[in-house]
Amino acid sequence: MDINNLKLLFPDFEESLYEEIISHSTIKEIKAGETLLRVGQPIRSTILIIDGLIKLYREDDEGKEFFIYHLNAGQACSLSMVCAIKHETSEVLAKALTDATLLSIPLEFMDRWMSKYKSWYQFVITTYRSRFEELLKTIDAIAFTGMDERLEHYLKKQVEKLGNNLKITHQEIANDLNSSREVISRLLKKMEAKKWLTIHRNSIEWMQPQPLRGVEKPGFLY
Amino acid sequence: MDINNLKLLFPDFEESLYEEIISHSTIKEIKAGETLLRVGQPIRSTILIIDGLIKLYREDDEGKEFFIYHLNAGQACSLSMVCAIKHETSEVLAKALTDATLLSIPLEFMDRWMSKYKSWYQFVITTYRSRFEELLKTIDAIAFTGMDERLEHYLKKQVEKLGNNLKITHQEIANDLNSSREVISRLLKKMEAKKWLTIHRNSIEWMQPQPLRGVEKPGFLY
DNA sequence: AAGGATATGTGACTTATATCACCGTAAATG
DNA sequence: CATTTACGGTGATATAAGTCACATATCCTT
Repeated sequence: MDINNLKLLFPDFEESLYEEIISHSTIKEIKAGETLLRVGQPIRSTILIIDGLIKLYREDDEGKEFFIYHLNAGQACSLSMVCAIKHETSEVLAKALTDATLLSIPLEFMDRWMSKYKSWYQFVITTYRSRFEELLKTIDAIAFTGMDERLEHYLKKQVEKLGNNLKITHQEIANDLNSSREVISRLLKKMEAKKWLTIHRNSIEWMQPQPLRGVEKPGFLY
Repeated sequence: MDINNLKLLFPDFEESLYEEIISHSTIKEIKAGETLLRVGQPIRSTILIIDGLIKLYREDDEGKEFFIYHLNAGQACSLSMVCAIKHETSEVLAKALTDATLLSIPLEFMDRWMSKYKSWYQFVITTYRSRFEELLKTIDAIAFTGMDERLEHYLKKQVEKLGNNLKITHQEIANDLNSSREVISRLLKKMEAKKWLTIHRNSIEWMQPQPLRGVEKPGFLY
């Protein structure tokens, strides 16, 4: 792991913290589609994302997956950063959407770095808060709005992270939103009629030129 | 504010932290029903709950309120504990369900105590994590289950905090769940038929003797 | 180019939830 | 005590979403 790359992704750390990260972390390469964390799996280390895009899901008893948010380069898994009781288990399911590079840091450094590096503690706090707010927005979407708005919200989040050309099937969207393919297909048709997007096989092209509102900008610290 | 009372409610702090809390905080008395924090209101201080029960809501554009969780004595508002950028505004609406006593601590102490007191930092982290998990459970309920299960989940949470005799109207429940009174009334009838509860005017008596599952025990640290 | 697999389109139907209209009853108020 | 107000019950209907069955379209493989 190159320290300059690290600095680009996490610009606000102290010099010595970069060095500690380099010397105590191990690099993990993950292939697109792989699962990197299962619900119930014990968390042994904190994960920083160096490259790629991770999708986080909540899972129900029957294994249905509900998309909650993305993690991209420069971000960290908030749940993995704070395990008060060691060997706590994961509440979420994490899958790599693209090939990804991760830094894995053993949990024992968390407590130490928290008190030693102000920048680390701020990073943890900011990460937590930022994820917390994403969860609140997700709750808004499902509590207050119908499938149409939820789909819109969902697509905007994908476009924000992946660009205007989404390589995704209707079935996958339906799974992420815990809906059914037919419903999604019909809603997409309506959006196509409104010229918001174009439907292709295996992909959707977002065309709405307006600035995207209500969706977090991809940031480094957050 | 009495230091022994504080120790009972927050048993894990360092001795000198109790003293700091006592000397830097102000006591607020809130009447049942009052709103103590509005969405968009700037957060100036961190709040510790000494007595009473607070309900937190998410609000939509039209002012509809969706219940997310309770805070009871010995807990703290996680969002108010971490405002990276000063003068951040509230994401939630908080109302006192009962008369309540709060400790209000100016935000500037947060950063200081975080590095100075290990117990404070652990408290903050644990609080955050605990609320985070409650949000995840809330998401489960609305994403994966129907109104019937959500109502059950809701009632169990209330019983957990308030005891078996809930002083609440069907309309209030409907508001909290973003549903409608008729729907709630009908579902309650069904639960009454199953002997889970008894419906009275202005109150519901929970009768299910089984241990409550899937609901957090009222804890001090959490 | 043919055949199979996968993705999408569409109508008919079911179900859960929301909404409307209206009523009876209990509690609160003057 | 009489009137008003809030709460809860109930049927009819509306609507959004999920389900089923099957058609069509596109891509991939050989």
